[in-house]
Amino acid sequence: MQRTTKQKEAILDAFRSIHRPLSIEELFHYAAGKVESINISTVYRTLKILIDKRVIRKVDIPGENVRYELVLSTHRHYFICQVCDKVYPLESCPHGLLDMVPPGFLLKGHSVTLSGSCMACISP
Amino acid sequence: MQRTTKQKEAILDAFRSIHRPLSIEELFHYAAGKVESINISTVYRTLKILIDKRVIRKVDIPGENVRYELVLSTHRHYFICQVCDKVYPLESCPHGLLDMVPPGFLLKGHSVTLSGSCMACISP
DNA sequence: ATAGGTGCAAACAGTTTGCATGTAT
DNA sequence: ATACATGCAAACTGTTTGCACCTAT
Repeated sequence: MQRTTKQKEAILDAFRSIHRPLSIEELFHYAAGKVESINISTVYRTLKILIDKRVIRKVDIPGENVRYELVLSTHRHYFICQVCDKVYPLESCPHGLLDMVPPGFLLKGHSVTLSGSCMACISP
Repeated sequence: MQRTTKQKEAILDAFRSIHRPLSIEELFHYAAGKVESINISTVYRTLKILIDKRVIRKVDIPGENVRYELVLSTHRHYFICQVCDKVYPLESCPHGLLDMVPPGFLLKGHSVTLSGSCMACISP
């Protein structure tokens, strides 16, 4: 990622203007509306470079396609709307997870995903 | 699933003898050791039928291939070993998840995955 | 005998890669 | 001018499906 191109700018622009984890499809769709031409492999390649540079990171939601988000905070959890499929970051972490770990196991990380309906899908 | 076949028996046998969520690969490998011939598409087809019959269910672990487990309990969370990639069911649920939900959102479900090292990988 | 199950290969979806062309520096 | 980036098509992984053959009932 040494050169500024319209395609890369469009992808970064998506992250800067939409403040939630974005799927490949969302990124591709957003970028396609900004530049004349963009190929899906360019999206994948750009994301890979941005991950290497620690600008963005993967967001794994169980049973869902990967999302990507800007690395702003350290550690996060997410809420996925079962209606519109949008993923929203949450502010807090659950507590008492250590109580869940069986004896003899060593806890190093955790991933929490809440699901339900987002505000927009409850009151449209 | 109206007929008993060696292939189906082998797959059910895997669930009956290994008491943790199993990946397609684990199931295929186990079954291949039990019957002369088994094809990966048979594994997929059998799992689909078993899911429809509510005998097994999918276990989605973020960033991992799907696992499958017998439907024994109602709702579960899991621990994945970062060393051997085995998934273990946990007994308890975290508390205070409702505190994490932003105002205006409706919480309907949650998924918690702990990660770290399992007993076998800590003291081999 | 016959409906259901299996294996095989082909078709998928999502992602990655090789290569020729295009373009920011 | 030239090294990096893009588009396109082909490859690749995980999963699904159509079809002829096989087998439990």
